Amino acid sequence: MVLTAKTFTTEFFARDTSLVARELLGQLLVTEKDGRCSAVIIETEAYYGSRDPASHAYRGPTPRNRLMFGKPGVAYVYLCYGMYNLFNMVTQEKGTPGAVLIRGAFPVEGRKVMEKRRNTSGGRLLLDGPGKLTMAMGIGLGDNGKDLTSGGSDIFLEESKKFAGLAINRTGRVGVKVGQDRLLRFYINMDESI
DNA sequence: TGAATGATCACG
DNA sequence: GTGATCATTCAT
Repeated sequence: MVLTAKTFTTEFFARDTSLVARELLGQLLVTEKDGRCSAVIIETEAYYGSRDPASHAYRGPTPRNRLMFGKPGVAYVYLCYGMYNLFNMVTQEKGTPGAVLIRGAFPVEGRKVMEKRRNTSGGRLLLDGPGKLTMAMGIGLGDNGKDLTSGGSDIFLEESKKFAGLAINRTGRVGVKVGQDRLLRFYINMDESI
């Protein structure tokens, strides 16, 4: 039993989505499914609600997006393009929709398992996309709704200061046609830490 | 640049 | 019920 770092409480997620998206950069995402796999989060995107046309929550709650309106710190996983599972963490206070899409990470532990799941030996390209990341770490629709803060989940975060202090870059979000006026994609360049 | 691939949601 | 639309990835 691994304890979730006390940093990543419900209160951590119950804040502004962009702030959470930035603070997740450099932290360790862990899954314990077929052994322990972990990776440093290097790319995130923030999604809001009724003011954000690119968000699933833009038009109000639906069966799929209802978790975005619920308890912060919960996993929101959905099927994209009929093929790929995309992994989000719910943000903002309950009742206010928000989520952070985890778009990219750098592999740390469980590389062999992740390469097998992806059927590749991709090196640093193993987790460099939201669909690749879920595939490598074994995250699927069955994880939708899991509380990442409770400590009893097989998906959780661990605090890492290894890449603290890196500059946070921001751009428009990838793969969306609307809402490009807002720079809600955040990423760090780990090469700068060497 | 386009194919693969299937759930979702706005229609009415 | 129907059809356009995808928070993607990979091969051409």
